[in-house]
Amino acid sequence: MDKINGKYLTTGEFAKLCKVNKQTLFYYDQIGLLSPQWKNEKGYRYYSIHQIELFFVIDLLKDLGMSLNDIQQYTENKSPESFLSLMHQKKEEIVKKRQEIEMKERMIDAKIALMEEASQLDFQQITLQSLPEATLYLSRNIENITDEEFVEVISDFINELNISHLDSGYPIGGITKRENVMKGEFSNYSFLYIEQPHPKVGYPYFQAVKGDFLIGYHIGDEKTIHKTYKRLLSEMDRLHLALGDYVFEEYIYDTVVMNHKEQYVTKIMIQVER
Amino acid sequence: MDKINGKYLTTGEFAKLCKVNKQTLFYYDQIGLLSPQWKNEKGYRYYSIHQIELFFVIDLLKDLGMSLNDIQQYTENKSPESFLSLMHQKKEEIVKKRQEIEMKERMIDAKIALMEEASQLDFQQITLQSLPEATLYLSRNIENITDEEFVEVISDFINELNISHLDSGYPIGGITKRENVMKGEFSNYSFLYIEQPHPKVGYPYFQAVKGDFLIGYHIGDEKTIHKTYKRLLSEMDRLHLALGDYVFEEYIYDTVVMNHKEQYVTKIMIQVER
DNA sequence: CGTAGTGTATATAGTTACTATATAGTCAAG
DNA sequence: CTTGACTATATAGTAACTATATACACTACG
Repeated sequence: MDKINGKYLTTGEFAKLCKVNKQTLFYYDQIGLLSPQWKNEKGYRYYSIHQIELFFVIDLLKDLGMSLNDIQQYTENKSPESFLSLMHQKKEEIVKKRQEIEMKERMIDAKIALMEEASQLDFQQITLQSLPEATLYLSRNIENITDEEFVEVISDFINELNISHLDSGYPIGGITKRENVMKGEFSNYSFLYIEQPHPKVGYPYFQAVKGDFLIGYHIGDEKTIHKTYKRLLSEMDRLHLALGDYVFEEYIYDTVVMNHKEQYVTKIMIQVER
Repeated sequence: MDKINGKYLTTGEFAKLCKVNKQTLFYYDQIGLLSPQWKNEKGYRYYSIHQIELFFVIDLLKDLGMSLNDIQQYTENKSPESFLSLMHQKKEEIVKKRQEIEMKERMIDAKIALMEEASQLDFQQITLQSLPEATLYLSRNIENITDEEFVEVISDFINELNISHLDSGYPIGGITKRENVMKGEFSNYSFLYIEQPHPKVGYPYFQAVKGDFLIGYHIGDEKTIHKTYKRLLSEMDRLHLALGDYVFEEYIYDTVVMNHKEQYVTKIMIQVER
């Protein structure tokens, strides 16, 4: 007790204990958030060792995104009841925060997986592959819509992904129907999609991408993608394959990793039947 | 394709899609972090819909605590390789961050449990209770040390808790040995301790607090705690109980929830033998 | 065709929570 | 009695916005 109450800490000592800059404590004193137990006649600050507990709580609340002003509102009028209700509120917030961080972690995992996969690829090669089933989350139908409507759809889609926490970090792709591909309308997508490697229950998904696919890569601006489609379709003919129901198109390298459009890479997956 | 590349977004539209203030995009353009695909002769900004992906990555990196300046370093010289190594680095960081948040969540849980428990207590009552085993993390021995040494010990102890992530949110208490209690040196603690409700393996713990305890509460400044000890010891006599090996002392209400020292509450747990 | 209303732009100042710097007073040790 | 390490205040600077003021542009309606 003597020990606990007998010794007061100077600003420097207390700052070291709190692991903050001395100036920060001056500042907290100035705004009245955390003032030393007493000041001597020369203005020297002396903190009680117990005040570390209050500092820790302030630091916790700050970490949880509370402004110093709001924290002060609390400290000015503290009580066990108000502290409890504050903690209850912060518990809710931290659960949300944890979930957000978990999602971001999964996003990073996805980006890593995608980039490592991409680094193994030969973009010149056209290959015939059998793809396993995948769960896709789809936008509403976007066939034959105007530019303005398209922007609205993609906005809505992105909003949905945000609200429902469905942004898996995988690229947003486009699905084109057989009939539109036949007509040469390669980019008249019917749906936007995003793959869900860990599908959350309770949302309508599209179970897809199972079967044989002719896979090729378009390098450069999307404006010239028809050339790559031509190349793929003639390869399809050469292999005596018939066009399946859907074509899936997604960016491999885009504005995130490349500086120029000529370097962008789009993956084209044409569903085929032998 | 026509749809994707045909329509450009104004600053307002793009800001809405990104869920940020328009000014933020001006600012990003100004610092060269994210500039629109093109500007017209009047200076109007036009963003491509693809740029949202880059914005999302910027936002992710920002969320992970990267400064705009550092993010710019990356965007100025991007490549699939540098993006991959950036993601690897951020993965490590986010794991740490998640663990920190999980710890803070447990701290909040502890504070809630403590406060709810405290609200049920009658601080006037002295009770005899049988306490279950608990795991405590101890400081080094602090018997008969000076004020200066005490400050050093508590600093070291707090540092240890920080480094080893052992701050459970439970209060730091003091253990007094029987012999010192007998001498009336009620606050000549032998150890500081903090309870570990979910003990992490690999640290030396003290398995304690099992058996019968006479529990009472001291209201007010610690300077007058001897009065409460006297009261407890005489109650011990009245019940024909013998003093056990240790006394545990911890704050229930302190500077975190109370404004004045007179309102502080200390819990005193005297180990007894029938 | 004019004007109201909404949009765009730039420039500048303000915000939060520090952090750095300059200047001066205090204290304890040799 | 001076040196070095501390304390204090005051002021300016920082990052990443945010708000405000002012001016120009575009579109839609009467």
